[in-house]
Amino acid sequence: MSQYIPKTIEEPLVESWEKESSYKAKDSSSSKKLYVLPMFPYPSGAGLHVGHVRNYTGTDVLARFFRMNGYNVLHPIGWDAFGLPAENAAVKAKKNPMDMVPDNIKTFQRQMKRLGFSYDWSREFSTSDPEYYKWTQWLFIQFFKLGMLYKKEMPVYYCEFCKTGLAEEEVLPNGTHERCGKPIVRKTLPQWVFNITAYADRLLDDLEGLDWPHGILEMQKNWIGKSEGAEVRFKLVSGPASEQPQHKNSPCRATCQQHEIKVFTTRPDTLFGVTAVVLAPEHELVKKILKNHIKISINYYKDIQKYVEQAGKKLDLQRTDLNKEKTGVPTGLFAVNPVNGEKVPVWVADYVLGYYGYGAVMLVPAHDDRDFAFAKKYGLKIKYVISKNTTLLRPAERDYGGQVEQSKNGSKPYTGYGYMIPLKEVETFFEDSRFFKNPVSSQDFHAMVVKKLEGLHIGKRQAQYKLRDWIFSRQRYWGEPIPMVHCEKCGWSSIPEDQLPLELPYIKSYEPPKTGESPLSQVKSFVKTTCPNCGGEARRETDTMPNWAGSCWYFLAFSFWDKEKANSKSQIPRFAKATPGEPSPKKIPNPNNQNSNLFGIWNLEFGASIKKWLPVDWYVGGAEHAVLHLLYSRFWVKMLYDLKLVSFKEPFLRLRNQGMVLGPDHQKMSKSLGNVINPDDVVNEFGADTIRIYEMFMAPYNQEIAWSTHALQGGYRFLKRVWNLYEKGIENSDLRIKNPETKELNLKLNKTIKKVTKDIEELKFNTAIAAMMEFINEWEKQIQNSKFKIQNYNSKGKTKKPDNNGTIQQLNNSFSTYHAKRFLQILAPFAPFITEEIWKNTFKEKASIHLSRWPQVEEHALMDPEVVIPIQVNGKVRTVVKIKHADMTKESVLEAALKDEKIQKYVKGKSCKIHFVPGRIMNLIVT
RNA sequence: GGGCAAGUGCUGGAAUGGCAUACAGGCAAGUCUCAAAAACUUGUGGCAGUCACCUGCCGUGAGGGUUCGACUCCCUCCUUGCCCACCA
Repeated sequence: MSQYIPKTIEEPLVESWEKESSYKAKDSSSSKKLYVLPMFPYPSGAGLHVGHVRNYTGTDVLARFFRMNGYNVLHPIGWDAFGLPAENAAVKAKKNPMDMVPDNIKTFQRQMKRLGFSYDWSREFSTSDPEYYKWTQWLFIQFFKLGMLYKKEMPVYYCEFCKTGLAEEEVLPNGTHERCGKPIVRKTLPQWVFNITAYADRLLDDLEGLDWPHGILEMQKNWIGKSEGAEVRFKLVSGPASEQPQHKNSPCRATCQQHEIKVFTTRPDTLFGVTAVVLAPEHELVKKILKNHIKISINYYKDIQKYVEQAGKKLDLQRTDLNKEKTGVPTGLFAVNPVNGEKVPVWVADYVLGYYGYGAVMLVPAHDDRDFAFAKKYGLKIKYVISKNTTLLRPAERDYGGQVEQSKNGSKPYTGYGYMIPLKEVETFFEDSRFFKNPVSSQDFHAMVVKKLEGLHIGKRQAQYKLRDWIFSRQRYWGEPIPMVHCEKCGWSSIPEDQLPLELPYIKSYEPPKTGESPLSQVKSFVKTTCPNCGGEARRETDTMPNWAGSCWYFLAFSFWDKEKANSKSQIPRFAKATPGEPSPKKIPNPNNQNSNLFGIWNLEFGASIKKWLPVDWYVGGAEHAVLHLLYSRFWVKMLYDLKLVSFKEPFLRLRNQGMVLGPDHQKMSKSLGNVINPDDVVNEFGADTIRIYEMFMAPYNQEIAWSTHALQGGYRFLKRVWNLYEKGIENSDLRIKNPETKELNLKLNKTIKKVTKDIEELKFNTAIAAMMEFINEWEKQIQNSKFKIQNYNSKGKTKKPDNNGTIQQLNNSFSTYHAKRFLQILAPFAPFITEEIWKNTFKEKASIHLSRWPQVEEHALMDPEVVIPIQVNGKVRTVVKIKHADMTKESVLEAALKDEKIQKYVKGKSCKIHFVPGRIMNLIVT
C-alpha cells in the first residue's frame, strides 16, 4: 500500500496535461459551446493570492464539469498587466514595468499550472502585449469616430509637492497623497472623456434579463442613478424695490432679464414652497457674475469671488463631507418662481454640485433636510406647503398654510409625501377656486404641476442621472498610448491604422515629470510626428489609457486569440498604407468600408469566433468589480454593437461572485498585518487538491471566509481516506475494490451523483463536497459492517476461512469497480490530481478522467425500498415509522404510527384530525 | 441618509414550508505507541428530572402574524458586514 503524497503524484500530472493540451477549446467542434470566464488577474509581484485560488478553482470546477458533460468549453486566462499598481511596484523596485511584468506573469503561470487549472493556454495574452493593445488602440479610434470621445478640461487630483496628477485611489481619505503625505488639490487638465452618459438609459434598461446577483444589479442601477422629476426655469430679476431702492435703474435691470436659471427637482409638488435658488460655485451664471457680464453690488462680488476660489481648492471629499456645516454667499440677485411670481433670493453654495443636474437647485427648506439646514443658518424663509395628514387642513387655515404648519412643526422639515396645504396662490395658478374642495395628495399634485408647467412652457418632465462622463486619460507611463495626434491647423485626428500599434517606448525614466504632464511628453521622438491630415508638424497625445481599457474587451479577444500567431509577427497580416484623408471625427464609419483594413480583419478573421463563443456564459469574479469594470465593459460592447463589430448587446449573461478570503484573524490579508497565506506553501505541504477542496468546501462560494489551517486539514484527511479506500482495495494487485455487498451503498452513490450534479450547476460547491464526504463515510461504514459480518461468520467456524480474494469477490456482487469509478468521476472536477492518478494507475485507464463522460444517475437504483415518515403530534415530531413505497397510504401509515406507545399516549381517548403528506410527513392534531 | 446582503451549536456551515444542527473543524474519552504525531473508534445545543440507560421542556437575533406544521413566508424592530452618499 502506498501512501498519499500529493506532491509526487501531482507534479508529473501537470506536465502530462500540458503536453496533451487536454483543455484546448475546439473552434471547429459542433458540440454545444460554453464560455466559462474567470476575471483575469493583474499579475502583481506577490504572486497568486488564496483569493485568486478560490475564484479560479470555482471556474475550473465548472469548466471540468461541463467538459465532462459533453460541452465544448472555452476556459481561457490572460493578464491585466497595465495600470497604476504595476507602475508603482516597478517604481519602487527601480525597474521598468516592461521588464517586471513578464517575470510576474511567469510566477502566475507556474502557480496556476501547479493548481491544476484547466485553461486553454493557447489563447493567453497580456493587455500590455503590443499585438493586443494594437486592437485596444484601434477600438479607441473607432469610438472616437463614433463621436463618443471628446477632449475637455476636467478637474483631476493633483499633488503640488510631487507635481503630478493622481488617480483617485492614491488620495487618502484625509485628502493627502498616500506617497508623500502632502495635501492634494484639484487641478484642471485637458482629458479624453467618454460620453458614457449618452448610453445611460441603455445601460440601465438592458440590466433587465441579465442573470446576475441581485445586489450587483442594484449597485449598477444606483450608480447610473436615474431620478425622474422636472426641470423648472426661474427668470433672473433685480430684487424687490423695497429691498434694493438704489438699484431701481441699476445695470442689472437690463442684463438680468435675459438670464434664467434652470433647476432640476424630483419634487415639483414642493414648488410653492421655494424660498431661494441656490447655484453651485461652478455654475455658468456665477462665472458670468465674476466676469462682470452680470453686474452686482461690489460687496457681494467680493464675497462670491472669495467663496468660489475656496470651493475650487477643496476636494470632492471635503466638499461632500456630510458632517460639514453648509456654507454659502448671497448674490443680491433674485429669481422669479414661475408658479406664483414670488421673487426669491439667489445664493451660491458648495453643497450644490456643479456636475449634477443643472448645477442649481430650488431651495425648499420646509421639505428637504439640506435646504432646511441651509435656510436655518442664513435665516432664509421656511414655507410649508405639504402636510403629513389631512387633519390639519381645516378651512380656517386655508390662507395661512405655511405659517400654521411652521408654528407647530417648525423645528424640522417634512420630507415625505402628504397632502397639499390649501393656498390661494395654488388656486390662482390652476385658475380654479374650488381646487382644494377635497384634500389633494402631494403625489397627485406632483403630476398636475408638471402638466401645467409643460402647458405654460416654463418647465417639463425630466430625468437626471448620477452617472458622469468617464475620464479616460492618465498622465502616466504604464498604459496604452492614446493613438491621437494634435495639429495646430487640423485639431485632433486619430493616427493611421497602418501605424498601429503605437508602441509604448521603452524608457529609463518614466516617473511623472514635474510638469503635471505624462512621462511620455518627455520622449521627444515619441511626441514629434506629422499630422495625418495635412502632413504638417504635429504632436502626439502623451497621455495613456486607464487600466480599464484592456479589460473592457478582453473577453472578446479570448474567442479568437492565437498566442503563437500573435507571437510570431511574420504571420500577422500587414496593413495597407493609410488611405489619404482619415474620415473626419464624429462621423460613424460605414461598417462595410473595406478601406479600413482592420475592420476587415476584425470582421473576417475574428467575427466568426466572436459569434461562436460570445456572450460569456459564466463570468465569475470578485464583487469589487460590481460597478466600474462591469459597467465599462457593458458600455464598450454597446458601442461595438452600434459599430456593428459585435451582434449582441450584453457581454456577460450570467455573473457570479466568489466571496473574499480573509486572514485567520478575520481581517483582510495584508503584509502589514502579517496574516497573508501563500498558496505555494499550502500546495507544497498538502497538495493542490487539498487547497482546492478546502476553498470550495468551507462556505458557500459567494460568501466571505476566514482562512482556517485546521479546517484545511479536514480536506486533506478526506483525500487521504479516498486514496486509502482505492489503494487498499488493490493490495493484492487485484483490480477489485474492497467492497461490501450492498445495494444501500449503490443507492447512496446514485443519490450523491444526483446531488453533486445539481449542486455544481448552482455553484453550491460546499454541499457537493459534503455529499461526497457522506458517501465516503457510508462506504467505510459498510466495509466495517462487512468485516464484522465476516468475523462473526468465521468465529462460528461453519466453513473454512475464505481467502482474501474470495472474500472480496463474495462481497462484490453489487458494488464494484464500475461504481467506484463513478464516484471518482464526480470528485474529479474538485480534485483533478488524485482522481486522475487513481484512474490511470489503479484502473489502468488510458484516457484522462477529465475527458471521460460524467456519470448518469441510475434512476432504478434511486428507488428507496422504504421511506422514513416522521409522525408529529400537534406539530412536534414524536416518532418515525418506516414504510414501503407501495404502502404509502394514510391508513397504513396511521396504523404503523399507532403501534408506537408514545403516539398512543398522546392520542388515546382524544379526537384527532390527521394531516398526511405522502412520502413526507404525518401530523396528528389532537384537540 | 439611501441601497444590498446576512444573523442557526464552541467554530465554518446544512436544511427555502415537513425529523433543526448534515458535512467539516475544535474539544473530550478511548485504541495503537516507551512516548509523541498520524490514524482509527466513541461522544459533543441548553435546562430539568434520583442526568449511565431513559424522559420531559426549551431552542435558528427580538417581538408579533399566517399555517396542521415556520430557520424557511408576512409585518415591526435590533445587530453586523458591504456598496453608494450634500445626486436636489
